[in-house]
Amino acid sequence: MKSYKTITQGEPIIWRSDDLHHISSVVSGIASLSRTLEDGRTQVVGLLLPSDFIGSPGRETVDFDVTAVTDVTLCRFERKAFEKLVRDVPHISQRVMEMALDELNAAREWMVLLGRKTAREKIATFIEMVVRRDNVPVHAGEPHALPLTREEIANFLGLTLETVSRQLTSLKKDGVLTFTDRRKFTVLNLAALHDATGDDADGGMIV
Amino acid sequence: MKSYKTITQGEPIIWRSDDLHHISSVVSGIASLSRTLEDGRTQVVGLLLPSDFIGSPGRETVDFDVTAVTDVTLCRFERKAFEKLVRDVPHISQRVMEMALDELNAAREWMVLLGRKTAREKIATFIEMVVRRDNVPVHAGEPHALPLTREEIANFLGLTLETVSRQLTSLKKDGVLTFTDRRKFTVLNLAALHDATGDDADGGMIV
DNA sequence: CGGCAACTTTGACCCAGATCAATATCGATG
DNA sequence: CATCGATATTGATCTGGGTCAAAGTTGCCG
Repeated sequence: MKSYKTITQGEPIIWRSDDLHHISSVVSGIASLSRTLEDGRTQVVGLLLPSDFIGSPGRETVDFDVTAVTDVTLCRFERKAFEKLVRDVPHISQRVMEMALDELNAAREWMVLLGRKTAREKIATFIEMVVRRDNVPVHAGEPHALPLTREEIANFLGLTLETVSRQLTSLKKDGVLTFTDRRKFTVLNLAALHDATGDDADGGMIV
Repeated sequence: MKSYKTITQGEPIIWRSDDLHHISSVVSGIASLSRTLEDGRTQVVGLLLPSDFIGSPGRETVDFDVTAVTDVTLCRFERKAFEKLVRDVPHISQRVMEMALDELNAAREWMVLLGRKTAREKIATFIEMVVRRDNVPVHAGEPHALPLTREEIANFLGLTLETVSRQLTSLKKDGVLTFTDRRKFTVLNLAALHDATGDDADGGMIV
């Protein structure tokens, strides 16, 4: 009932509305959930990290495109079997419920970002999220990996890649962070980063 | 264990981070879930219609402000009791799971709107959603109620109230809809409305 | 190690939608 | 039914971020 599959970077995992014979969970790597309008405008609506699921019990399709951002390894379950498990083991639906509620909260936080934040606030919020998720023991100075291209970041933040590039340069110029490499950065001033997010002191944490 | 409460239009129901002693469901009226940044920018992240819940099992707070858009009647349950119900009756957590997954999908659709759609597309998508939800039997000509002010619509769509007003006037000028009253409209050309949403033919439905 | 393709940065210009500012309409109230 | 405050419309102007264009980087592969 369980099998593994690896998808290489940049390849589609599932297209919107594809029939789902399997429910998968991400074992390693990062995948994105996105929607593209007819004329090519794309919005990333979520990132799938290890332990996140693709597909949900009771749904025959995914309503978004799923793409491998890095190489991704999936652990796949047959959907029918998974659904039976959900029906039979009460603990499982409670767990899925918890996860869905967490993701719902995160999606709503992101709606605030997309609808009301400026480009600089968007970038700062994104960087803060990357830093928080990448919970390296507070070995300050340890650089963080930025697994997305500028274009992918833009599609996640509702910006263009040029604006992403300019805002990152601006944060660099303001001494908030440095890049070791185009995909590796260190935050130099965490307080300034947080100030730039537009969120208030403690609330507004996006898990 | 069950009690009722009515909140009048415009009044707050719960502030973000308030302790939740109750979980409520909307019996009648419409409430909004929103977040306001320090400088007053507000984003509505969801509307609560009859049968929707305020608060979730396993959470002691709501992460958004809940406000009565119209007069709202709530049916309140004690949270502890509700949580016990979720633990004991497996069917319940499955139901909550389903609802959370539906709302998650709707939230993600809205992220596409907020991040990538133009003002006209946003308005058209919003109107289409109001029409679809308000499933009056296809008595064409029956006007639909628009329960939100221009400002509330703006805060839902990530626009300003002036832009909302201008785009509605523009749709009116293009013969897509008419207003009987500032809060009542009729769609004259459903196909044109859909074309204006930017969504493709069938997919992209927001429930 | 040279050449190409993918990605990124930077610059110049433009425009959709924000902002600022009147004016108009509506509904409630004495 | 005149007044007033809340809500809407409309106009004029401004600007953040988009668009278009041209170099820089980087890394891969023959």
